[in-house]
Amino acid sequence: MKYDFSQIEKKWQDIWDEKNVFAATNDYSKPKYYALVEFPYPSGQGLHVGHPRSYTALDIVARKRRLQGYNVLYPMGWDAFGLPTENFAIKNHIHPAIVTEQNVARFKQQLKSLGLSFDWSREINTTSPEYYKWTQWIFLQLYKKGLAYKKEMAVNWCTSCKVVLANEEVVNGCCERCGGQVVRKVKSQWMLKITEYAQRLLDDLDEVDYIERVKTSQRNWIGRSTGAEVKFDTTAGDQLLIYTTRPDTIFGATYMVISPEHPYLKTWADKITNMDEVVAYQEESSKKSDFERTEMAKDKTGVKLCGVAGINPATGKEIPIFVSDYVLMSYGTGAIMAVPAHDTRDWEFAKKFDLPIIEVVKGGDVEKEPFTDCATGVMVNSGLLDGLTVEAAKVKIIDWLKENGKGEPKVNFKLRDWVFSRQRYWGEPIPMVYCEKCGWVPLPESELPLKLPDCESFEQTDDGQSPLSKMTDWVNTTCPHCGGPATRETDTMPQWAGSSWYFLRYCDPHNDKELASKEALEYWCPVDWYNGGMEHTTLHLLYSRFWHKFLYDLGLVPNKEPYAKRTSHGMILGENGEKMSKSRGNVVNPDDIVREYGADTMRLYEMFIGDFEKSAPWSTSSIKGCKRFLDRVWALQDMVVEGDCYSKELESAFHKTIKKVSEDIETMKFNTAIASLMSLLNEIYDHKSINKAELATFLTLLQPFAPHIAEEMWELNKLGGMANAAKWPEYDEAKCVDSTVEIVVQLNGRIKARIVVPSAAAKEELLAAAKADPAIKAEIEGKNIVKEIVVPGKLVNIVVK
RNA sequence: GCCGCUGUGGUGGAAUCGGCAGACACACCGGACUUAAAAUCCGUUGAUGGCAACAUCGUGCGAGUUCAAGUCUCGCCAGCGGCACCA
Repeated sequence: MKYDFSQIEKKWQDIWDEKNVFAATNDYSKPKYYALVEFPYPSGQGLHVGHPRSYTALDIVARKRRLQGYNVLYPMGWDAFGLPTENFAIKNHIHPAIVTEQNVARFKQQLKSLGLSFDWSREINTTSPEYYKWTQWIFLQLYKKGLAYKKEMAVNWCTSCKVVLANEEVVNGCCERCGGQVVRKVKSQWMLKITEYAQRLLDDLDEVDYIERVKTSQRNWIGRSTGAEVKFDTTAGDQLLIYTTRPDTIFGATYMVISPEHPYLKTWADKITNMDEVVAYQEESSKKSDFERTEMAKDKTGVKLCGVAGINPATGKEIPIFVSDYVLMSYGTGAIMAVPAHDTRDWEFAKKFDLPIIEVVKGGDVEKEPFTDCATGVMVNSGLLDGLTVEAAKVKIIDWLKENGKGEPKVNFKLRDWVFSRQRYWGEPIPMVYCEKCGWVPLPESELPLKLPDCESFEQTDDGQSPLSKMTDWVNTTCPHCGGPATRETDTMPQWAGSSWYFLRYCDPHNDKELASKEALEYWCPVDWYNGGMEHTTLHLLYSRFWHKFLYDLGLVPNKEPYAKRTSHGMILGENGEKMSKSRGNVVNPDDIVREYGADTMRLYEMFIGDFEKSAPWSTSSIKGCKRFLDRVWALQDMVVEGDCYSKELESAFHKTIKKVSEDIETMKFNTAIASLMSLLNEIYDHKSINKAELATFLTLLQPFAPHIAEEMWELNKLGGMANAAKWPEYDEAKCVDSTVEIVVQLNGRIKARIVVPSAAAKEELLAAAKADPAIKAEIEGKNIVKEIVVPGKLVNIVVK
């Protein structure tokens, strides 16, 4: 009988569907397991071979948990708002909703062809009004708690997409999506105060089980630093507030720098005698994109303010103030004290502008290079700080500044507030109304969802307004507060909005009274295991943690953190080792693989390809090896015999394999789990027969990886019920060991003999057996034994002189 | 520059605690079957020397600790990813 994978796979996919076997039940008395993968953006290209790597991995976990008796939630949905769909719609004059529908249908069919055990009855779509009603609702709660606010600010403007981008969407000064140039532009934007949660987002990382590199990335992104804010008197009669992480070096501050956007430049306008020069510099730097500013990082520019100077509060000396774009308005206070002796950037600037460099921490040669080490130096030229270590000096100077009303300790974060407006059509409308009399007024919750109106064309206006702004019927409305004429917000939400809470909706996806019932959330939360791409670490993952904490504060969700465990898979590269892309011509289409080799082979191969966490190149010849393995599994049916317990010869092999596969799934070592199944198969072939009990165990272990073939063989061999409803096999630690074991005998660390001994042999017996070996006996005769090392089960090492 | 990760045969990759380096595959080569090819099955395969048993070398490079190092310590080199004038 031939292994006809296409017929078998179709058959079982239909049966699973019909019987709804993977639906999570609402029986809240059972132990639950919530496995989650990132829901895809349904692009026009269809499924990428990278998607199934993550989906199959957690499908394996989900299937194993079901066999272990858990009520498993493994859901899937569509993160369908976003630019590519909108751009496609503009180009082809099709409504984005139709494009989305088509793409979703294709994705769904592709996912189903892989036999993934998703609970399709809980499918969600971020673009459906029943869903985005609650995205909008959460926004209103954020607004009501003062966490959503409107702000005029310099934003990242993509010159090609004509759209505002979040910092996270700008890569090397270019638009993450189209690669177009990004410049700074002042616009009025909705912002979310993620910075209010910065400390908690940082602290609570200690409580979750995320892989270390995810934690590190988030910590770096949040970028907490401690230091002090210090007030410097100025000759203009006011005070300039600066932020520093090195208050200990204050005696070495020989000048100050403020950002070109600093408001004091306006305040001081009539006192600055070279204002023309300053204004020219401001204009020059405003024209620079972030990219250019970074490009020119090596070459410092700036203008000295004539007519205004600062006074160093520690030394009482007058020091010049410069304006330079190496100081950013968006971090700290937009002003710094410059200590060229102990800061690389200040040192470069001082060298260029010929400013004094005063050493205040001993340990380097500050004329040659800045000395930035905090651990070894001792304070000098620093009055009351002299002789102290850097750490002690920090404490002392902050106390001194506090006592004299000159400064305060201060914590700063690199994390910025989240720019939440997009001048685009295909996103959730922001449920806010502007009234001349009342200002911004939130839409009453009863009017949600605020639906996206139908539109003829989806292009932005030339000045970068959302296409919605052209729809006057929709824009013009009445103020919910005073009833007077008002206009709707025409910006929409960014793509990250819908994905910031989607995992909650899966718990209760059809609820039209609340985003999910309390009961459902209490049962299913938190997500037990969430797998996804590293590229989402500082975007989606951080945003969703933020929203979750906010909902927790409102008492809507039961846990502080949304995900108990987060892992990340490596990328699948093209056969040539490069990233898969159309332009490189190395894209592999999963449909072709499923057609040619079958879904089971595809799943198995993607798990066998290498270390799950590392990237790995696609290999067409390796996939054939996985197909060969399944062919050999299928052929087991020719050697089935009766038997209801493991045969003596295979018993320990089975126990070892159960142990290995069980453990490896938990630690994401899917490749070695499969390798151990291959080894077991080889042993069965050597043994030339397999009984029914053994076959049942083998198929149950295989089922998470290759579910279709497992179901079919389960049925053909009448093993009872269905493979997906079997019980996960157990192993006995005592039976994992063979009765005898070969150990190595070394002489001075060199292998001289191998002896076979009972695995239970004691140290003394091992040593005696080793010494009795003829080769060893001859070698040690007449020599002085210095040391004897015995490691049971592994080796004996005899050191002689 | 900073942070993180990685470096093992021709290839993808294995190797709980420091204890037989190269599991499991792929590819190659040889053999069986076949008129032939594909498929399948069996076998060899880290390098060097040797008819052989065997010996020597071998986990990016250089030191060190140890009876024993892919694994630990120190110092380098290379590659990948992220952040980047964050005071």
